[in-house]
Amino acid sequence: MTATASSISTASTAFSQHDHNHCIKSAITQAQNLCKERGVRLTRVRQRVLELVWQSHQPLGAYTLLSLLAEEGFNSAPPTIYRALEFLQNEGLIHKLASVNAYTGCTNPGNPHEGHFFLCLSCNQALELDTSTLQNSLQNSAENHGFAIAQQTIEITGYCAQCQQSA
Amino acid sequence: MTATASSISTASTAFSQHDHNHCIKSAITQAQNLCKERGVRLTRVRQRVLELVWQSHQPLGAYTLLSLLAEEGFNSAPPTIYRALEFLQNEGLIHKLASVNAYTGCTNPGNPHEGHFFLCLSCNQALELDTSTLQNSLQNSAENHGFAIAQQTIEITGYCAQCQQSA
DNA sequence: CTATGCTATGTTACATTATAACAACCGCTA
DNA sequence: TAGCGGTTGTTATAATGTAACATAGCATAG
Repeated sequence: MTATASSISTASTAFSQHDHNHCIKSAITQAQNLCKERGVRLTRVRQRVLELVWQSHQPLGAYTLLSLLAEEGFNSAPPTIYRALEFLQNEGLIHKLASVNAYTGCTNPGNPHEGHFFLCLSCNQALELDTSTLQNSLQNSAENHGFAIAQQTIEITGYCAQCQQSA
Repeated sequence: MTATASSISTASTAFSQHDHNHCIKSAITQAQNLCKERGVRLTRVRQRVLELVWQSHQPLGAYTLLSLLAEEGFNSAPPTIYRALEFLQNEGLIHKLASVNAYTGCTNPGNPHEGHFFLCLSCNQALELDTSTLQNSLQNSAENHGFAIAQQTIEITGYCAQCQQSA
């Protein structure tokens, strides 16, 4: 639960010590509420995939998730996982990290937004940012070009503070 | 050759009318010079792939490039294209667009940098930006988190000015 | 000029990631 | 309880990317 005083709000956690069970529970509860509000069904597979994605802040690939599902007796053909992932993405509950072909839980699903991430090459954790500054300068740049933004893929790889110390 | 007065320098062209032959020639000449300076070999396949990538500002997939090569009598097994692409990426001559699994020519290869792109969902063209503002706010954000940036994937999809008018 | 070693390419096989297409099921409600 | 829409099962295949080893080309020291 440690919260930095930084202006960057939602996701100060991934790289620091925190009660991760809280992350999971909160994510599931939010998902259940959002789905109820929207009249869409958070079925057993879908919820389980969401939980699995949230097992850590390390993004997981589709086939990793699929084999985890399989271990639990779920159907293990690819469409199973891709359908669940598609649903969760559509509902804004997870983000896909295109640069690593992996999926991670969205830290602020109630508030539709694009994911901006720091990905640590050492511990493989993903930190979702919510940097309005970045957003603004992107928006400015887009306006200069008359470009209408639809979707953003911002994935910054590097090394988190912890891993830099360890090394 | 139309150049806007925008502060965003290198790539005002992709979405506007321009002499694209100039783009290609200039890209190849720069590539040849850089490779010579660095003592690396811009072989026939490699140069041809670079030319193909530069045929337009529309990023091309590996297998598309491969089949273009094949038409010209080059070897057509996957490693051929992936090796060429890897070489060109290492030399900073092209960028990979992870969100669409495609490759596009780098507009400023002499000056090592990360690619920041606007991708039009309608005409599929890619505009490479050089926005130092964006860079700064990313850098700030990284410093706040003690994060050491290694590589950046910034791909903004949406609609370019031209396509918005057409629609 | 030729032996040697490094880089590049050829070739086969395979791994990983993702989707198409159609059938079966399930839960709701008219 | 029939029918409908959404979800899941199932099979097959597409699209993207690598491993591993053999061969060829090029540069240069002897």
